[in-house]
This record gives sequence, structure tokens and C-alpha cells, in this order.
Amino acid sequence: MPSVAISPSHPGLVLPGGRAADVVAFEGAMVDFFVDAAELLGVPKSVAAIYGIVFASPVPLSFADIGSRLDISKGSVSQGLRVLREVGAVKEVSAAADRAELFEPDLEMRKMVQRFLENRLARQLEQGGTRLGQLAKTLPQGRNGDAAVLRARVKQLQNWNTKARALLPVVRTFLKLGG
Amino acid sequence: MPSVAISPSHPGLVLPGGRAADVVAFEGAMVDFFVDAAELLGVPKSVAAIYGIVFASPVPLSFADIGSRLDISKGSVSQGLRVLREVGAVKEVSAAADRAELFEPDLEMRKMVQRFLENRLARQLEQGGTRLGQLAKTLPQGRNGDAAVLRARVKQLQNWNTKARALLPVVRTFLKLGG
DNA sequence: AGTTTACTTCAAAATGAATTGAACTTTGCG
DNA sequence: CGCAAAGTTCAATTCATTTTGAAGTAAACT
Repeated sequence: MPSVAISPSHPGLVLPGGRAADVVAFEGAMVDFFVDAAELLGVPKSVAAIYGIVFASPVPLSFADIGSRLDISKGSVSQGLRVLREVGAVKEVSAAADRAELFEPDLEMRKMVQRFLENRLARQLEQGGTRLGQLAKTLPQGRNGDAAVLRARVKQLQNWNTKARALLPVVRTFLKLGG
Repeated sequence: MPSVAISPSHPGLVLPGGRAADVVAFEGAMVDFFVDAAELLGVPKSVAAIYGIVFASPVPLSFADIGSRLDISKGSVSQGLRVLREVGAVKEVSAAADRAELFEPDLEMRKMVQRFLENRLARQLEQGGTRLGQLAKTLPQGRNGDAAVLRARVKQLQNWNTKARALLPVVRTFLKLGG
């Protein structure tokens, strides 16, 4: 069972104006895939589900399409799409001769991944470094053993921070390979 | 202000049986550092705070010490310590001639990081790969363009999965360098 | 202008995760 | 044995985040 309900259909039938059962199954599996992945990154389910359903469609989907294929409210569709647009995960394609906007996945995933890398990891590492600098200044003074222990610990954290920062460029390079 | 309350003290004073103000400040900064980092990894605040307070102490701390330095309940201390022991973040040192157990940070952080890497990333990537295999089987059949588009998309996801898996050994190697 | 369609906003409700605290277990001591 | 200290457990509560839905805005059609 998909972890986000997708609208019910009758197995083996092509629904009036609708999709075949195997298509629905495929959509469900895709939604699940993204919902799972998103959990790891702390992205809300509904957002991941929307991306999944858009990704699972060979043709751009309208706002209404998304709302009906997933069982989520209009409000959630609206907010989810906003987030996805902001991070460049989906893009709007102008609907030829129609008032409704259509959405399709932005397949340049490299950009998304890179943005995530920069915004979350790089940023966190950087401000971690700053914080550690401050921590070092706060170190209780003293020539006794206790003070030395604490200095060593702060030093260790700084080493880790440095190591992690050094890893980032490696990851970036990796991403560029074989797009 | 530290993001987790630490027990109040009077600035500039050494408290009866207590710690100097600068020590308290250092503790607060350390707690904050770990609470921040933990947020990124989805670890509960109280757990991170406990680790922080233990890490900020040059000497092993007792259960009671932890409870009084942070303002959290006995229940949380107990559960937090359990988690930290399970992942090998703190270890119990036998208190010479006393009934209370004492805790100190396990400074072999490499192990912790590695465990995290294996349990969360490696595992997720692996099961992602499996899921993608299933997804590929669910692909709606057809010789038309739509089917081709979907096949290409699943393929793209598989490429990403492969790429990410390939990155893991690189990261592992990196961790081993310069302990 | 008035109506419909398409979407957005945001306060309130639902969900889910972390925290508490009271009851319980265990171990040491007189 | 009985009491006290140290810790654990878990149901109930609190807190944060996500989701809903009803009211509102904007553009297109008639």
C-alpha cells in the first residue's frame, strides 16, 4: 500500500477519463519512492508526494490533476507546489490555449542536489566552524589537567569540522561526473 | 541564550558545590553546538543536550549531575542516556567505590560517524535501489512516446542511486585519514 | 457587471514526536 | 527485613509541524 493514499480506482479497468490500473500502480510506487527519500531529508510527505506524482507522469499535470491523483487538500497542493517551485524541483510549462498552469518535473536534478548541498551542509559546516571558534574563546582557563582535557576536546571538534569541509569539494566534483 | 535551558546560576560566583560562571557558559555553548548539529541529523534535542553536557565536562558525570545541569526530567535523562549508550556516544565508567554510574563521552567519534553512515545512508541507498528495481518492473508497457519518457525517468533515478552508492566508499576512505 | 474557474492564504484541526512525571524495579545499607 | 538511593518504564501531556478547509483574490469568460 502506498504510504500516501492515491485516489481509488478499479483494478483492470480504464476509468472514465482516467488512467489504467497499471498506471495507477506505477504512480503509487513512484510516490512511495519519493516519500521515503524525503523522510531522510526532512521534507514533508505531501511535498514529496506531489513531486512523485508529477515525476510519474509523462505529460505535464495541472493543479487539479495533482489534487485528484493524490488525496490531499487544495491548500496542500498549493503550498507543496510553491515549495517545489522555489527549490526548482518542478517547473511551470505554459498551457497552450488554456487558463490552467501545468507542471512538470525539472529533470536537472543536479542543480537541486547541489543547492541542497550548499544550503544545508555547507552552511551548517560553516556556522559550526564559527561557533567552535567562539567556544574556544569560552574555554575555562587554567593550567591544570581539566582545562587541558577541554582544550583537547574542542580541538577534536575543530578537526572534524575541517575534515567535513574538505569533503565537500570532493562531493561536488563527483556530482559533475557523468551527469 | 542556550537553546536548552541549563540550570540557573549566579554570574561571577562559584556556587556551593557548583561550577563557576565561565564553566556554565562553556557548558551552554557546547550544548548549543550539539543541539544544532543534531537538528540536521534528526536527533532529539534532549539527547544532543545530554551529549553536549557530558562532552563539556572534563570529568565523568553522574546521572544526577546531568539532570541538574540541564533542566530536563529524570525520564528524559534515562532515555537519552540509553540512546547515547546504544550508539556508542557515551560510555559508562565504573565509579570507584560509589553506587552511581558515571558517564563520559566516547571520544572515538569515527566509529559513531561510520555507524551513522552505514545505518542511515548506506541502508537507504540500498533499499532505494531495490525499490527502483521494482518500479522498473511496474513501468506501464507501450511503444509510444509516453512509455519511453517514463522509462528514461526511472533510468535517471537509477543513475543517481548508482552515483550516490559510488560516493560512499570515497567518504569512508576520507574518514580513515588523519584520525 | 456578474459568474465561473483557478489558485492562494491562513487560522484552526490533526498528527506525530519528544518530554514529563508518577509508579515501579533493583541494589546497597543499617 | 525495611528503607533509601538510583534508575527505568510507560501512559499521559506538551509541543512542533503538517494538513485541512473555508474565505479571499485574481483573471477569464458571457
